[in-house]
Amino acid sequence: MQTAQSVLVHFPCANDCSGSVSRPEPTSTDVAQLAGVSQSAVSRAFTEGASISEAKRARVIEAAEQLGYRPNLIARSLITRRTGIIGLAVGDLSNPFYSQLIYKLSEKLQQRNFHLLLFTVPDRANSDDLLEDVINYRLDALVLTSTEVSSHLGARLQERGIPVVLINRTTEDTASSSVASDNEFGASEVARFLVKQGHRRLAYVAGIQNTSTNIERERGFLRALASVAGVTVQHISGDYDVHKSLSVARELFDGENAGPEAIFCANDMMALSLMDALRYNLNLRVPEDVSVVGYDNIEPAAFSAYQLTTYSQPIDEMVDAAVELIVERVSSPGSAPRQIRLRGELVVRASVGVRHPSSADTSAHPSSAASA
Amino acid sequence: MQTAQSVLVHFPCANDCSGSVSRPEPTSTDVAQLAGVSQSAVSRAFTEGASISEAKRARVIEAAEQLGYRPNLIARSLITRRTGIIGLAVGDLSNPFYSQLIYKLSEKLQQRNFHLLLFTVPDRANSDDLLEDVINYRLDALVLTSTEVSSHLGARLQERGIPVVLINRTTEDTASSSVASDNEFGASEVARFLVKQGHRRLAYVAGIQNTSTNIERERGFLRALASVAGVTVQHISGDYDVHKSLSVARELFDGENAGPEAIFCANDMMALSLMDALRYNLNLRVPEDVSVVGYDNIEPAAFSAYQLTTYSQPIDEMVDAAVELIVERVSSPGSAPRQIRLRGELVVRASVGVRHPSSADTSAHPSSAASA
DNA sequence: TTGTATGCGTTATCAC
DNA sequence: GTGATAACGCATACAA
Repeated sequence: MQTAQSVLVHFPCANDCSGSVSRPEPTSTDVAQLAGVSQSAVSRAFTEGASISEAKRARVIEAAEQLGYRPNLIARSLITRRTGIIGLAVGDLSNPFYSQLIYKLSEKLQQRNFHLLLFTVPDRANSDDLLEDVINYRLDALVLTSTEVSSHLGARLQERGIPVVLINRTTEDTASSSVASDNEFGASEVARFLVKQGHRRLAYVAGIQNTSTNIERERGFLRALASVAGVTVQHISGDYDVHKSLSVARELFDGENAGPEAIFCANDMMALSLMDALRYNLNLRVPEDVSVVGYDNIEPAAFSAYQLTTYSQPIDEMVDAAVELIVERVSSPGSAPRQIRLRGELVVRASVGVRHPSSADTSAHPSSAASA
Repeated sequence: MQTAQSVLVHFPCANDCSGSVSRPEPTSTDVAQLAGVSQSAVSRAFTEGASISEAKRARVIEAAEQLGYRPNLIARSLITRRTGIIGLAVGDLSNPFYSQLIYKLSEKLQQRNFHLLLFTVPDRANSDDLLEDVINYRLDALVLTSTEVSSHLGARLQERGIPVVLINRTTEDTASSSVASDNEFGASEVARFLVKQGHRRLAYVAGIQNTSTNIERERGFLRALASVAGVTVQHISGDYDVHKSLSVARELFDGENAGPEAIFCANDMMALSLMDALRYNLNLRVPEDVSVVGYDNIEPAAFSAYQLTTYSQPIDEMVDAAVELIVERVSSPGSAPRQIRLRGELVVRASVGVRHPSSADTSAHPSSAASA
């Protein structure tokens, strides 16, 4: 023990000898020499379930600790052809849904000895750089959460045998695994709930047009409403951009026609900022004057200032499923990709009010005085 | 071109041949063979500033594209002893300050061909696992943003020549580089501002006790107030935990003595949730009944529902500085660690009101009726 | 400039 | 169970 410490402390030139710091990285050969065994024995001592006697393993471990030896995973991966590193492409981290997702994903993967290599993909970025890096590092798999990654990237990686797992995103390409919530069903639940609460003039604030999340939520919402008599739906694009909420709010209540009684936003972030715009810029009350619903159930949705009604994504189950998909495809390269859908649930909070259709149409829409 | 495609498409067994998928990973030797050059020539063709003729390089590049060859960075790092991978230990990602920080850090590092390997460090976790992994992967450096990492970890890595960079965190250990805002100065600015606005009964909601951020902010706040006559400061611990805000609020306004006129929270997340508790549980108005100030200037602080006055962290400058520190220490191992302090600025919003000391003491504190 | 030979640190394949 | 030896894919010192 003491020996180990002194070995570690007494490395040459403790201060700033610029240029060449010759610190000794102990290798398995060094350990073998000290323990008086072969280098292969050292390797086996650090390999789970390898064929080695307990006595010898103990000797090796002790020598290793003395030298501060740790097996070099990089060198190991060169021959095992598995790095234990999984790429993660993320877009907007200002949405807590994604930051929570990657935190939990990383946590669960670490438990299974995998780690995430982060790739930030700016909106509209050329994803070719990402492709290159993923290949160059020989990553075990790539997880895509970004909405802005071209789908041909997935195809290219598939060709090279690198599994691709999509989270909160789907694609027609069946070569990629995916985990997503049942957006269409969730949105239809929102629609039914709003109708049941007596709302008739509805609005949908869309996310980025060509994303699977937006397409599915929009479809679920509109289809569920199509069969209900007397319901109108205003469609407006929000692009998952919280900074567009004010203009969205103004467009919804532009004074020409009566504003909506209830608004469904394609995600919570837009819903929260829309609530702010409605309340503090248009001087409308939520839910008395207008109801608001989101999707995701991010933490801020539960804040007292918002009390946002929303459809939750089962984030823990989604992460668990993703981990299974990853491990499955990495450990058995022949396994086929799978697409998984999980259902969340409607979380009813105070941002949705009740309408009485008989009297609501006139009293519901007060003077929508705009302000700065 | 067409040849390249057909090569890529025609790899054996396109479907699920379980078990052994024998896909051909082209190596530099393969490329060399096709291009009719030596393997080292291929290596040189992909090495910036290597000594090779343009003609030969062109031949190599073309052959490489035909085969879909990409240099294996893992194998390369075995020789260069640099992986281009930097460890990032993160704690609580539900705080947007950190999610924003790591996004920008990743972005900037990618521009310089570095990537971040994510390590989630659960609160109070044993950081030994982290230590092991960082060493095992031979990471170029480790960035610590988590508040919960023991400082002996830094020392251990330092011993092995792995640079450690702390962000939003400091330590006595001068072996680690660090970037942090001038917490003490910032907090003193908050104190001076509150006094100037006429507040006299103040309160400090502390973060986790032994963290450098909390220690410094607390010290700055209290020292600046120590010299001001007639000022009282109530101290209460919040542990950077948003779920404790309700009990914090109740303790501050427990009815025995007059509640504070202004509250400084050690970070924005606590300030926001405290505002909620004050408004919706204690039925107090902010800022009319009580003022609230935070620290960080996270995005939600600007939301209309909160309009939180706060002291900003210069996050872009902090990231830039961190990148410099990292690159500097990685590229020249002899360079000495540096500690950097950056100043933010007070961001005044509506969560702080003005008191008139002459009449404030009685009228300022209405019936603090508690509720559910 | 170019090719040959060697080594990076490890696991895998053999014989024993 | 154990030890030699050959890969893994690449960069580099050296000779040409």
